[in-house]
Amino acid sequence: MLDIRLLRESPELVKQRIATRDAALAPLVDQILAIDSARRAAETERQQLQSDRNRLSKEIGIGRKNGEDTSAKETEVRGIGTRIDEIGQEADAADTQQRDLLLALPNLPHDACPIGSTAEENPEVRRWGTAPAYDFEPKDHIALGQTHGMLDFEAGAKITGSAFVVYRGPGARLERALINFLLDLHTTQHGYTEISPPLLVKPECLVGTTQLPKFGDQVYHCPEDDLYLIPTAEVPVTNLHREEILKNEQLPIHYAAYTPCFRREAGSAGLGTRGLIRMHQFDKVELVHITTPETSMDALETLTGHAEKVLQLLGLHYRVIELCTGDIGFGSAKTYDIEVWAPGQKAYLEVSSCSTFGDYQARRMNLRFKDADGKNRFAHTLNGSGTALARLFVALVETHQQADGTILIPEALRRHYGADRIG
RNA sequence: GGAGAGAUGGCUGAGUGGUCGAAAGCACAUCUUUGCUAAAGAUGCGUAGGAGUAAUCCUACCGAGGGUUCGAAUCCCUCUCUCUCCGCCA
Repeated sequence: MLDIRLLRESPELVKQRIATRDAALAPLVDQILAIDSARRAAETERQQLQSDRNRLSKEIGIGRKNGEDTSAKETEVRGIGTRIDEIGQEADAADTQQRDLLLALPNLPHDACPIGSTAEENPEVRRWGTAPAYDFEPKDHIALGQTHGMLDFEAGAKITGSAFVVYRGPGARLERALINFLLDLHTTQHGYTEISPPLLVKPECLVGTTQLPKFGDQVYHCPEDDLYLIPTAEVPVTNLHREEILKNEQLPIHYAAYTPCFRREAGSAGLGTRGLIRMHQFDKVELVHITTPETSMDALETLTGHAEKVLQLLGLHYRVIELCTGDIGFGSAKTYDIEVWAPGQKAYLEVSSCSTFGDYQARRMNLRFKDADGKNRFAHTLNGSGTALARLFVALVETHQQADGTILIPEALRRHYGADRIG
């Protein structure tokens, strides 16, 4: 969330910046400031009353020791106590209200984030490689999956529901090979520490990484235990250090985690899409950085590069786009999306979204570090997919399919897959 | 799931109703002195919030939330977590 002091000191700046996401958000700022001043007035009064009570109570204690009659003072303090309860309720209510509103206010886009209102205005930053040409009509991954017995959508629907898939045989093996390839790449070449977290988390973790309270309908919930299935490893991994004060020398932290991801995709337009493009459950290797404020923008470039390396090694054509202010995620200050070319789809598929959140998530989860001067400051958090698996699978089999129907396994992946082709 | 023990500041650990935000030790920071692979001494050293131009002052926090009381780290209730033992189990 945003720093209330920033709203107090520079309300116009905050309104301007937040309006680059959505003009309708600006009035929220004034609403929060009104509650903030009411809250502080009530808080000040409460503290004054508490101070009075403390003083009188001490006098009563001393008086009783000296055998004085303290009943008049006791009556007075009783009255103060009632007043404290009343004003305290006001103060607490305003505090809760203020917090709720702050949690509903998205992050300010970074100055470096291009201004725009829709995805059409996202500038393309760079391309790597070119879309491959074929002297035959390339099949899509659904057909390839059928040919090689790799993907069983009917079985997924049967045992769970639509938008769930069963990988089998070479498909399951390829998925596993990709997971190992990604983790090995990031841990041995890019210096990440591998994490294998729980897949169920407490609600406060989702508040920390901004899925709650606003986007609760997108995550699977187990009400009996009040636990949520993670929509991304970002949630458990970033929250590893919630409510902590890290030592300066611990930063930067680099974590890589493979997990399945569970998303309800409520109201999602693309859910009807055939194939692996949008599933309720998919695998992903996630990269998380925790940095100092001074280094987070550089870290975003590094992180994006690490995700790009995956596609380069697998020989997949891709482009990097930069999300504009109207299209970045709720907590993001700046985001790059990496889109891989899928010949069977004749489309670019988003396989990675790399964002810096500035201190926005850190404030929500109270994640701080002690700087060189011994001051506690909020850390900066970043994350990016490195990469999402289902769509990587799609791009891989569609790109490397051969005229004879076999699928060539890229050189870099052969060690993990254990063969040089499927079929 | 059952039984028991526990949860206090960065760590260890006192504190069973009043002047306790909390002794002491360790760690850490600065300074002083003696000197040399260190020692001794002095001072400082939690977090959050509020008032004030500021110096500074005030409030809250002893796992969390309620309650009793003029007053709670301390008494009562509920919950969470940790440890030990038993049961069950991949």
